[in-house]
Amino acid sequence: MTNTKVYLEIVKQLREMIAADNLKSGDKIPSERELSERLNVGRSSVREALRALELLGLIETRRGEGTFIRDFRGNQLVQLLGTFILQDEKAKLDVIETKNLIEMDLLRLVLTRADEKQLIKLKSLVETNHLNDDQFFYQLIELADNYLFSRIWLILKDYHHSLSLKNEEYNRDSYLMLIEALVEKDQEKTLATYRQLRNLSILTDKY
Amino acid sequence: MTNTKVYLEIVKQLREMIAADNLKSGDKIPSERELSERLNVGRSSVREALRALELLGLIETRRGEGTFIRDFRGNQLVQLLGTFILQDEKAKLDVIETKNLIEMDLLRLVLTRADEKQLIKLKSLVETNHLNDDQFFYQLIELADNYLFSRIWLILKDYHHSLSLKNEEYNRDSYLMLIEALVEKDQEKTLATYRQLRNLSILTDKY
DNA sequence: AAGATGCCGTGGTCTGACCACTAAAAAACA
DNA sequence: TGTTTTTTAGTGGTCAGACCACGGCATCTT
Repeated sequence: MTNTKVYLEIVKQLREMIAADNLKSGDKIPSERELSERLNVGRSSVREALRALELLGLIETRRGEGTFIRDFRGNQLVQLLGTFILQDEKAKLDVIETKNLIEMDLLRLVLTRADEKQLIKLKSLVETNHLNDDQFFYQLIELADNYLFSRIWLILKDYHHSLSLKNEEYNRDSYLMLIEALVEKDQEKTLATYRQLRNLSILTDKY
Repeated sequence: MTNTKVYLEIVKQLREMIAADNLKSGDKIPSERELSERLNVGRSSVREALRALELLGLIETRRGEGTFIRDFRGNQLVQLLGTFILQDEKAKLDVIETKNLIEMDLLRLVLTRADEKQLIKLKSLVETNHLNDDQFFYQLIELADNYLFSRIWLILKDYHHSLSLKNEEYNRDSYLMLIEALVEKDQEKTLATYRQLRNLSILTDKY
Protein backbone atom coordinates (compact mmCIF):
# COMPACT_ATOMS: atom_id res chain seq x y z
CA MET A 1 0.00 0.00 0.00
CA THR A 2 2.34 2.67 1.24
CA ASN A 3 4.55 2.67 -1.79
CA THR A 4 6.64 5.63 -0.70
CA LYS A 5 9.16 4.65 1.90
CA VAL A 6 8.60 6.29 5.21
CA TYR A 7 12.11 7.60 5.59
CA LEU A 8 11.92 9.47 2.32
CA GLU A 9 8.68 11.00 3.46
CA ILE A 10 10.39 12.06 6.63
CA VAL A 11 13.23 13.62 4.68
CA LYS A 12 10.64 15.60 2.78
CA GLN A 13 8.83 16.72 5.92
CA LEU A 14 12.07 17.67 7.57
CA ARG A 15 12.93 19.84 4.63
CA GLU A 16 9.55 21.54 4.82
CA MET A 17 9.93 21.94 8.54
CA ILE A 18 13.29 23.58 8.10
CA ALA A 19 11.93 25.89 5.47
CA ALA A 20 8.82 26.75 7.50
CA ASP A 21 10.73 27.61 10.64
CA ASN A 22 13.45 29.25 8.62
CA LEU A 23 16.09 27.26 10.37
CA LYS A 24 19.63 28.14 9.53
CA SER A 25 23.04 26.64 9.86
CA GLY A 26 23.72 25.64 13.43
CA ASP A 27 20.10 25.59 14.54
CA LYS A 28 18.81 22.59 16.42
CA ILE A 29 16.06 20.40 15.07
CA PRO A 30 13.64 18.40 17.23
CA SER A 31 14.93 15.26 18.89
CA GLU A 32 14.48 11.86 17.30
CA ARG A 33 11.88 10.87 19.86
CA GLU A 34 9.90 14.04 19.37
CA LEU A 35 9.97 13.68 15.60
CA SER A 36 8.88 10.09 16.01
CA GLU A 37 5.82 11.21 17.95
CA ARG A 38 4.96 14.26 15.89
CA LEU A 39 5.12 12.38 12.62
CA ASN A 40 3.58 9.18 13.97
CA VAL A 41 6.44 6.99 12.83
CA GLY A 42 8.91 4.76 14.55
CA ARG A 43 12.12 6.22 15.84
CA SER A 44 14.14 3.90 13.64
CA SER A 45 12.51 5.35 10.57
CA VAL A 46 13.34 8.82 11.77
CA ARG A 47 16.92 7.70 12.24
CA GLU A 48 17.12 6.28 8.73
CA ALA A 49 16.08 9.65 7.38
CA LEU A 50 18.57 11.47 9.60
CA ARG A 51 21.41 9.15 8.63
CA ALA A 52 20.72 9.80 4.99
CA LEU A 53 20.79 13.55 5.55
CA GLU A 54 23.88 13.21 7.65
CA LEU A 55 25.75 11.40 4.93
CA LEU A 56 24.78 14.16 2.56
CA GLY A 57 26.28 16.59 5.01
CA LEU A 58 23.03 18.44 5.55
CA ILE A 59 22.80 17.81 9.27
CA GLU A 60 25.18 17.03 12.08
CA THR A 61 24.40 14.89 15.10
CA ARG A 62 26.09 15.19 18.44
CA ARG A 63 25.45 12.55 21.04
CA GLY A 64 24.03 13.94 24.22
CA GLU A 65 23.21 17.21 22.56
CA GLY A 66 21.02 16.80 19.54
CA THR A 67 20.84 17.19 15.79
CA PHE A 68 21.76 20.41 14.06
CA ILE A 69 21.45 21.98 10.67
CA ARG A 70 24.75 22.09 8.93
CA ASP A 71 26.33 24.20 6.30
CA PHE A 72 26.51 22.07 3.23
CA ARG A 73 29.99 22.98 2.21
CA GLY A 74 32.70 20.41 2.28
CA ASN A 75 30.64 17.36 3.05
CA GLN A 76 32.27 13.99 2.97
CA LEU A 77 29.97 12.87 0.22
CA VAL A 78 32.74 13.48 -2.21
CA GLN A 79 35.27 11.12 -0.78
CA LEU A 80 32.58 8.50 -0.46
CA LEU A 81 31.48 8.72 -4.03
CA GLY A 82 35.08 8.98 -5.01
CA THR A 83 36.07 5.70 -3.47
CA PHE A 84 33.23 4.08 -5.34
CA ILE A 85 33.89 5.71 -8.63
CA LEU A 86 37.61 6.14 -8.93
CA GLN A 87 38.55 2.60 -9.71
CA ASP A 88 40.27 2.11 -12.98
CA GLU A 89 43.00 4.09 -14.63
CA LYS A 90 40.69 5.68 -17.11
CA ALA A 91 38.74 7.24 -14.28
CA LYS A 92 41.89 8.79 -12.91
CA LEU A 93 42.76 10.31 -16.23
CA ASP A 94 39.24 11.66 -16.38
CA VAL A 95 39.72 13.38 -13.06
CA ILE A 96 42.90 15.09 -14.16
CA GLU A 97 41.46 16.12 -17.46
CA THR A 98 38.29 17.45 -15.93
CA LYS A 99 40.13 19.36 -13.25
CA ASN A 100 42.29 21.00 -15.88
CA LEU A 101 39.28 21.97 -17.94
CA ILE A 102 37.51 23.40 -14.95
CA GLU A 103 40.52 25.39 -13.93
CA MET A 104 40.82 26.87 -17.36
CA ASP A 105 37.17 27.86 -17.20
CA LEU A 106 37.94 29.37 -13.88
CA LEU A 107 40.64 31.48 -15.45
CA ARG A 108 38.24 32.60 -18.15
CA LEU A 109 35.76 33.65 -15.50
CA VAL A 110 38.39 35.56 -13.64
CA LEU A 111 39.33 37.30 -16.86
CA THR A 112 35.81 38.63 -17.21
CA ARG A 113 35.18 39.41 -13.57
CA ALA A 114 38.19 40.31 -11.51
CA ASP A 115 39.33 43.89 -11.43
CA GLU A 116 42.94 44.86 -11.23
CA LYS A 117 42.75 45.73 -7.58
CA GLN A 118 41.80 42.21 -6.58
CA LEU A 119 44.53 40.74 -8.72
CA ILE A 120 47.15 43.03 -7.26
CA LYS A 121 46.05 41.94 -3.82
CA LEU A 122 46.40 38.32 -4.81
CA LYS A 123 49.80 39.07 -6.24
CA SER A 124 51.11 40.44 -2.98
CA LEU A 125 49.56 37.46 -1.21
CA VAL A 126 51.50 35.09 -3.42
CA GLU A 127 54.67 37.10 -2.93
CA THR A 128 54.52 37.21 0.82
CA ASN A 129 53.05 33.79 1.58
CA HIS A 130 53.91 30.28 0.62
CA LEU A 131 50.70 29.28 -1.10
CA ASN A 132 50.47 25.75 -2.37
CA ASP A 133 48.63 24.89 -5.53
CA ASP A 134 45.26 24.33 -3.93
CA GLN A 135 45.45 27.50 -1.94
CA PHE A 136 46.38 29.55 -4.96
CA PHE A 137 43.53 28.26 -7.04
CA TYR A 138 41.16 28.62 -4.15
CA GLN A 139 41.98 32.32 -4.13
CA LEU A 140 41.20 32.45 -7.82
CA ILE A 141 37.95 30.60 -7.29
CA GLU A 142 36.76 33.36 -5.02
CA LEU A 143 37.47 35.94 -7.66
CA ALA A 144 35.37 34.00 -10.11
CA ASP A 145 32.29 34.61 -7.95
CA ASN A 146 30.33 31.50 -8.83
CA TYR A 147 29.46 29.34 -5.87
CA LEU A 148 28.34 26.31 -7.82
CA PHE A 149 31.50 26.42 -9.84
CA SER A 150 33.61 26.61 -6.73
CA ARG A 151 31.81 23.59 -5.36
CA ILE A 152 32.65 21.60 -8.45
CA TRP A 153 36.26 22.60 -8.23
CA LEU A 154 36.45 21.69 -4.55
CA ILE A 155 35.08 18.26 -5.36
CA LEU A 156 37.57 17.78 -8.15
CA LYS A 157 40.36 18.91 -5.88
CA ASP A 158 39.36 16.23 -3.39
CA TYR A 159 39.15 13.62 -6.10
CA HIS A 160 42.54 14.71 -7.30
CA HIS A 161 43.96 14.39 -3.82
CA SER A 162 42.55 10.91 -3.42
CA LEU A 163 44.57 9.94 -6.46
CA SER A 164 47.61 10.67 -4.33
CA LEU A 165 49.83 11.75 -7.14
CA LYS A 166 53.40 12.77 -6.67
CA ASN A 167 54.00 16.37 -7.66
CA GLU A 168 52.77 19.40 -5.75
CA GLU A 169 55.90 21.39 -6.20
CA TYR A 170 55.93 25.00 -5.40
CA ASN A 171 55.32 27.23 -8.39
CA ARG A 172 55.40 30.80 -7.20
CA ASP A 173 56.85 32.09 -10.43
CA SER A 174 54.19 30.43 -12.52
CA TYR A 175 51.51 31.85 -10.27
CA LEU A 176 52.90 35.32 -10.68
CA MET A 177 53.04 34.92 -14.44
CA LEU A 178 49.46 33.76 -14.38
CA ILE A 179 48.39 36.79 -12.41
CA GLU A 180 50.25 39.07 -14.75
CA ALA A 181 48.48 37.57 -17.73
CA LEU A 182 45.18 37.99 -15.95
CA VAL A 183 45.91 41.62 -15.25
CA GLU A 184 46.64 42.14 -18.90
CA LYS A 185 43.37 40.40 -19.69
CA ASP A 186 45.23 38.31 -22.19
CA GLN A 187 43.34 35.05 -22.51
CA GLU A 188 45.88 33.44 -24.81
CA LYS A 189 48.75 34.16 -22.50
CA THR A 190 46.77 33.15 -19.44
CA LEU A 191 45.85 29.76 -20.79
CA ALA A 192 49.30 29.19 -22.19
CA THR A 193 50.82 29.90 -18.81
CA TYR A 194 48.38 27.53 -17.20
CA ARG A 195 49.21 24.75 -19.63
CA GLN A 196 52.85 25.24 -18.86
CA LEU A 197 52.14 25.10 -15.15
CA ARG A 198 50.29 21.83 -15.57
CA ASN A 199 52.81 20.46 -18.03
CA LEU A 200 50.14 20.03 -20.63
CA SER A 201 51.34 19.23 -24.06
CA ILE A 202 50.12 21.89 -26.43
CA LEU A 203 49.67 19.25 -29.01
CA THR A 204 47.46 16.88 -27.13
CA ASP A 205 45.55 19.47 -25.21
CA LYS A 206 44.26 22.04 -27.56
CA TYR A 207 41.28 22.92 -25.46
CA MET B 1 34.47 4.59 23.35
CA THR B 2 33.51 3.62 19.82
CA ASN B 3 33.93 7.03 18.37
CA THR B 4 33.27 5.97 14.82
CA LYS B 5 29.62 5.43 14.21
CA VAL B 6 28.73 1.88 13.41
CA TYR B 7 26.80 2.66 10.30
CA LEU B 8 29.77 4.44 8.77
CA GLU B 9 31.90 1.44 9.55
CA ILE B 10 29.33 -0.72 7.82
CA VAL B 11 29.40 1.52 4.77
CA LYS B 12 33.13 1.03 4.67
CA GLN B 13 32.93 -2.72 5.04
CA LEU B 14 30.26 -2.94 2.41
CA ARG B 15 32.53 -1.09 0.04
CA GLU B 16 35.36 -3.48 0.72
CA MET B 17 33.01 -6.40 0.37
CA ILE B 18 31.85 -5.17 -2.99
CA ALA B 19 35.41 -4.64 -4.14
CA ALA B 20 36.58 -8.02 -2.86
CA ASP B 21 33.80 -9.97 -4.53
CA ASN B 22 34.04 -7.77 -7.58
CA LEU B 23 30.33 -7.15 -7.51
CA LYS B 24 28.94 -5.18 -10.39
CA SER B 25 25.83 -3.29 -11.24
CA GLY B 26 22.76 -5.42 -10.69
CA ASP B 27 24.43 -7.93 -8.41
CA LYS B 28 22.78 -8.83 -5.15
CA ILE B 29 24.36 -8.13 -1.82
CA PRO B 30 23.72 -10.18 1.34
CA SER B 31 20.43 -9.65 3.15
CA GLU B 32 20.14 -7.24 6.04
CA ARG B 33 19.86 -10.06 8.53
CA GLU B 34 22.90 -11.83 7.17
CA LEU B 35 24.97 -8.67 7.22
CA SER B 36 23.78 -8.08 10.76
CA GLU B 37 25.15 -11.47 11.80
CA ARG B 38 28.34 -11.42 9.78
CA LEU B 39 29.33 -7.99 11.01
CA ASN B 40 28.09 -8.50 14.55
CA VAL B 41 25.90 -5.43 14.53
CA GLY B 42 22.22 -4.80 14.90
CA ARG B 43 20.01 -4.93 11.89
CA SER B 44 18.94 -1.34 12.43
CA SER B 45 22.52 -0.22 12.08
CA VAL B 46 22.82 -2.15 8.86
CA ARG B 47 19.70 -0.45 7.65
CA GLU B 48 21.04 3.00 8.48
CA ALA B 49 24.06 2.26 6.34
CA LEU B 50 21.93 0.93 3.53
CA ARG B 51 19.60 3.92 3.59
CA ALA B 52 22.57 6.23 3.30
CA LEU B 53 23.90 4.32 0.34
CA GLU B 54 20.46 4.21 -1.17
CA LEU B 55 20.10 7.96 -1.01
CA LEU B 56 23.44 8.26 -2.71
CA GLY B 57 22.06 6.04 -5.42
CA LEU B 58 24.69 3.39 -4.93
CA ILE B 59 22.29 0.59 -4.10
CA GLU B 60 18.69 -0.24 -4.79
CA THR B 61 16.38 -2.14 -2.46
CA ARG B 62 13.41 -4.16 -3.57
CA ARG B 63 11.05 -5.46 -0.93
CA GLY B 64 10.71 -9.18 -0.97
CA GLU B 65 13.75 -9.56 -3.18
CA GLY B 66 16.81 -7.99 -1.70
CA THR B 67 19.35 -5.24 -2.11
CA PHE B 68 21.28 -4.72 -5.30
CA ILE B 69 24.26 -2.78 -6.52
CA ARG B 70 23.23 0.07 -8.69
CA ASP B 71 24.85 2.11 -11.33
CA PHE B 72 25.26 5.57 -9.97
CA ARG B 73 23.51 7.47 -12.69
CA GLY B 74 20.45 9.57 -12.16
CA ASN B 75 20.06 9.32 -8.46
CA GLN B 76 17.67 11.60 -6.67
CA LEU B 77 20.55 13.09 -4.77
CA VAL B 78 20.64 15.96 -7.19
CA GLN B 79 17.09 17.11 -6.73
CA LEU B 80 17.55 16.84 -3.00
CA LEU B 81 20.66 18.91 -2.88
CA GLY B 82 19.12 21.20 -5.42
CA THR B 83 16.17 22.07 -3.26
CA PHE B 84 18.56 22.86 -0.48
CA ILE B 85 21.03 24.86 -2.47
CA LEU B 86 19.20 26.59 -5.25
CA GLN B 87 17.56 29.31 -3.28
CA ASP B 88 18.44 32.79 -4.36
CA GLU B 89 18.68 34.30 -7.78
CA LYS B 90 22.44 34.39 -7.80
CA ALA B 91 22.54 30.62 -7.45
CA LYS B 92 20.35 30.26 -10.50
CA LEU B 93 22.59 32.43 -12.57
CA ASP B 94 25.52 30.36 -11.37
CA VAL B 95 23.85 27.22 -12.62
CA ILE B 96 23.28 28.63 -16.05
CA GLU B 97 26.76 30.04 -16.30
CA THR B 98 28.36 26.84 -15.12
CA LYS B 99 26.33 24.70 -17.45
CA ASN B 100 27.35 26.86 -20.37
CA LEU B 101 30.99 26.66 -19.42
CA ILE B 102 30.84 22.92 -19.06
CA GLU B 103 29.13 22.52 -22.38
CA MET B 104 31.80 24.56 -24.08
CA ASP B 105 34.45 22.38 -22.48
CA LEU B 106 32.49 19.46 -23.76
CA LEU B 107 32.70 20.82 -27.27
CA ARG B 108 36.44 21.31 -26.89
CA LEU B 109 36.79 17.71 -25.81
CA VAL B 110 34.77 16.51 -28.75
CA LEU B 111 36.99 18.56 -31.02
CA THR B 112 40.02 16.64 -29.85
CA ARG B 113 38.43 13.23 -29.63
CA ALA B 114 35.61 12.53 -32.01
CA ASP B 115 36.40 11.29 -35.45
CA GLU B 116 34.40 12.25 -38.47
CA LYS B 117 32.58 8.96 -38.60
CA GLN B 118 31.00 9.45 -35.22
CA LEU B 119 30.00 12.97 -36.05
CA ILE B 120 28.41 11.92 -39.30
CA LYS B 121 26.45 9.35 -37.41
CA LEU B 122 25.26 11.97 -34.97
CA LYS B 123 24.34 14.21 -37.85
CA SER B 124 22.04 11.63 -39.37
CA LEU B 125 20.58 11.03 -35.94
CA VAL B 126 19.72 14.69 -35.61
CA GLU B 127 18.29 14.75 -39.10
CA THR B 128 16.03 11.78 -38.69
CA ASN B 129 15.00 12.18 -35.07
CA HIS B 130 13.52 14.96 -33.03
CA LEU B 131 16.22 15.34 -30.40
CA ASN B 132 15.64 17.88 -27.70
CA ASP B 133 18.43 19.89 -26.22
CA ASP B 134 19.30 17.45 -23.46
CA GLN B 135 19.29 14.52 -25.80
CA PHE B 136 21.54 16.26 -28.29
CA PHE B 137 24.11 17.20 -25.70
CA TYR B 138 23.93 13.79 -24.16
CA GLN B 139 25.01 12.39 -27.49
CA LEU B 140 27.92 14.80 -27.51
CA ILE B 141 28.82 13.85 -23.96
CA GLU B 142 29.34 10.30 -25.06
CA LEU B 143 31.72 11.38 -27.78
CA ALA B 144 33.77 13.27 -25.22
CA ASP B 145 34.61 9.98 -23.52
CA ASN B 146 35.04 11.29 -20.00
CA TYR B 147 32.73 9.67 -17.49
CA LEU B 148 33.37 12.10 -14.68
CA PHE B 149 32.72 14.98 -16.98
CA SER B 150 29.47 13.43 -18.11
CA ARG B 151 28.41 13.04 -14.52
CA ILE B 152 28.97 16.69 -13.87
CA TRP B 153 26.98 17.63 -16.91
CA LEU B 154 24.12 15.35 -15.94
CA ILE B 155 23.96 16.98 -12.54
CA LEU B 156 24.01 20.43 -14.05
CA LYS B 157 21.30 19.40 -16.45
CA ASP B 158 19.13 18.34 -13.52
CA TYR B 159 19.86 21.55 -11.66
CA HIS B 160 18.98 23.43 -14.79
CA HIS B 161 15.70 21.58 -15.08
CA SER B 162 14.82 22.29 -11.50
CA LEU B 163 15.06 25.95 -12.35
CA SER B 164 12.08 25.33 -14.60
CA LEU B 165 12.95 27.91 -17.16
CA LYS B 166 10.84 28.62 -20.18
CA ASN B 167 12.67 27.90 -23.40
CA GLU B 168 13.48 24.44 -24.73
CA GLU B 169 12.73 25.28 -28.28
CA TYR B 170 13.77 22.96 -30.98
CA ASN B 171 17.04 23.89 -32.61
CA ARG B 172 17.79 21.32 -35.24
CA ASP B 173 19.49 23.82 -37.51
CA SER B 174 21.79 25.00 -34.76
CA TYR B 175 22.68 21.45 -33.90
CA LEU B 176 23.57 20.72 -37.48
CA MET B 177 25.70 23.83 -37.67
CA LEU B 178 27.44 22.78 -34.50
CA ILE B 179 28.19 19.36 -35.91
CA GLU B 180 29.48 20.89 -39.10
CA ALA B 181 31.86 23.10 -37.15
CA LEU B 182 33.01 20.09 -35.18
CA VAL B 183 33.68 18.14 -38.33
CA GLU B 184 35.77 21.01 -39.61
CA LYS B 185 37.59 21.00 -36.27
CA ASP B 186 37.10 24.72 -36.15
CA GLN B 187 37.08 25.71 -32.50
CA GLU B 188 36.23 29.33 -33.13
CA LYS B 189 33.26 28.47 -35.26
CA THR B 190 32.11 25.76 -32.89
CA LEU B 191 32.06 27.99 -29.87
CA ALA B 192 30.53 30.85 -31.79
CA THR B 193 27.73 28.59 -32.90
CA TYR B 194 27.21 27.42 -29.38
CA ARG B 195 27.00 30.97 -28.06
CA GLN B 196 24.44 31.73 -30.67
CA LEU B 197 22.46 28.66 -29.71
CA ARG B 198 22.44 29.73 -26.09
CA ASN B 199 21.83 33.36 -26.93
CA LEU B 200 24.99 34.37 -25.16
CA SER B 201 26.07 37.89 -25.69
CA ILE B 202 29.53 37.89 -27.18
CA LEU B 203 30.30 40.93 -25.13
CA THR B 204 29.45 39.64 -21.70
CA ASP B 205 30.60 36.10 -22.23
CA LYS B 206 34.03 36.08 -23.61
CA TYR B 207 34.95 32.77 -22.13
C1' DA C 1 32.24 31.25 45.10
C1' DA C 2 34.01 27.13 43.27
C1' DG C 3 33.97 22.43 42.62
C1' DA C 4 31.72 17.74 42.84
C1' DT C 5 27.53 15.04 42.23
C1' DG C 6 23.51 13.27 40.24
C1' DC C 7 19.52 13.73 37.13
C1' DC C 8 17.52 14.24 32.64
C1' DG C 9 17.42 14.54 27.73
C1' DT C 10 19.90 13.25 23.68
C1' DG C 11 21.83 10.30 20.12
C1' DG C 12 23.72 5.25 19.42
C1' DT C 13 22.69 0.57 19.31
C1' DC C 14 20.52 -3.87 19.79
C1' DT C 15 16.63 -7.08 19.98
C1' DG C 16 12.41 -9.02 18.85
C1' DA C 17 8.29 -8.73 16.74
C1' DC C 18 5.02 -8.00 12.95
C1' DC C 19 3.73 -6.74 8.12
C1' DA C 20 3.97 -6.71 2.87
C1' DC C 21 5.90 -8.59 -0.76
C1' DT C 22 8.53 -11.86 -3.99
C1' DA C 23 10.07 -15.96 -5.81
C1' DA C 24 10.60 -20.63 -5.69
C1' DA C 25 9.17 -25.02 -4.06
C1' DA C 26 5.36 -28.04 -3.24
C1' DA C 27 0.91 -29.57 -3.99
C1' DA C 28 -3.17 -29.95 -6.61
C1' DC C 29 -5.12 -30.37 -10.87
C1' DA C 30 -5.76 -31.61 -15.70
C1' DT D 1 3.16 -35.75 -17.74
C1' DG D 2 2.45 -30.84 -17.98
C1' DT D 3 0.05 -26.93 -16.05
C1' DT D 4 -1.98 -24.28 -12.53
C1' DT D 5 -2.62 -23.20 -7.77
C1' DT D 6 -1.12 -23.03 -3.11
C1' DT D 7 2.15 -22.96 0.32
C1' DT D 8 6.36 -21.59 2.25
C1' DA D 9 10.68 -19.47 3.11
C1' DG D 10 13.21 -15.38 2.66
C1' DT D 11 13.46 -10.40 2.13
C1' DG D 12 12.89 -5.51 3.03
C1' DG D 13 9.74 -2.09 5.87
C1' DT D 14 8.34 -0.63 10.21
C1' DC D 15 7.54 -0.35 15.00
C1' DA D 16 8.18 -0.62 20.09
C1' DG D 17 11.04 -1.12 23.87
C1' DA D 18 15.13 -1.54 26.09
C1' DC D 19 19.89 -0.26 27.35
C1' DC D 20 24.20 2.48 26.90
C1' DA D 21 27.29 6.70 26.49
C1' DC D 22 27.49 11.31 26.61
C1' DG D 23 26.49 16.45 27.45
C1' DG D 24 24.28 20.02 30.02
C1' DC D 25 22.28 21.71 34.05
C1' DA D 26 20.51 22.11 38.56
C1' DT D 27 21.73 20.81 42.96
C1' DC D 28 24.51 19.80 46.69
C1' DT D 29 28.85 20.05 49.05
C1' DT D 30 32.92 22.26 50.51
